[in-house]
Amino acid sequence: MTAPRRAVCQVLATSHTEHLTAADLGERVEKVLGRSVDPATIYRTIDVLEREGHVHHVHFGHGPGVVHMVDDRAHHHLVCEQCGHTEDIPMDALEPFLAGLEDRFGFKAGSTHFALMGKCGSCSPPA
Amino acid sequence: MTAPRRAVCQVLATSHTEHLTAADLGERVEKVLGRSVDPATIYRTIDVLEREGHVHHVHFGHGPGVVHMVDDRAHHHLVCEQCGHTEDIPMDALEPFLAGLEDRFGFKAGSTHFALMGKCGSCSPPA
DNA sequence: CTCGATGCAAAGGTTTTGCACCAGG
DNA sequence: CCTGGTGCAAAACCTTTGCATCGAG
Repeated sequence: MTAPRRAVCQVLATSHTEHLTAADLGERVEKVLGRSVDPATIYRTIDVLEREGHVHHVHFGHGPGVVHMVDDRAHHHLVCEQCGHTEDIPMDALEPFLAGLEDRFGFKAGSTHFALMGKCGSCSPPA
Repeated sequence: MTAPRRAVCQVLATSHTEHLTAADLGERVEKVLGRSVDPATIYRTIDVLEREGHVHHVHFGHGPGVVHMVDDRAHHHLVCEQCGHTEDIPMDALEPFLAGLEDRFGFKAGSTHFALMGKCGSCSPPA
């Protein structure tokens, strides 16, 4: 309802598929708002949005956490260890696999995105 | 070659399937060695072992990183968000899935373990 | 006016780094 | 002896929290 929050929401809304760190968010919010916003405010806003189910907050690899909007289509991620490119896996590529896991292990995958590290097509050796 | 390193290796060797944080490692090393070892040494040792491909160092969720030995049999992980239980997925449950990813996206999964967050059988609602 | 969001600052936890010292080979 | 591992301490990094203030409704 206040300006900083609106700015955070706006930034998130205009970056559907991107995965932003808190720092990225701060940077963009500053651009949108014309003034800097305290990290604490960023984190608090993320926290609220996450609690209300509007964004996801995950950790890829060792770096800082990343955030992005929850859209209608659930998806997970392929993260290239080499170039850093993140590709979305559409849910239909996952469903048979996840169904198998539930069958065999009784394990229900959460809505939380997961990241599979590896090498993307452009980086994996052609051999 | 020095005592602290040997101790770290020994602890790791006797905890095949476990996933230890650096703090856990430190604790166990202290037990084995009879004296405390500086965290810096733990991290430096992990770093060396990781670089040489003997251990994996991953982050599950938001907490501290965990470490474990690389054994012959690659496997990935199902982490229960509720009880914290970590279950290994044998590779054969993954292969068809990973092969599909490579087919469709040219993506080669790395040896790095991945963790799928969700609910294990005991925690997921029976409904 | 009242409640909650903000900024600032400080703390928390994990991991890294600098540096002098010590020990292994 | 000489290289490199070690401990200690401090810093870096991301994130959280306390507190007083400011702004929205």
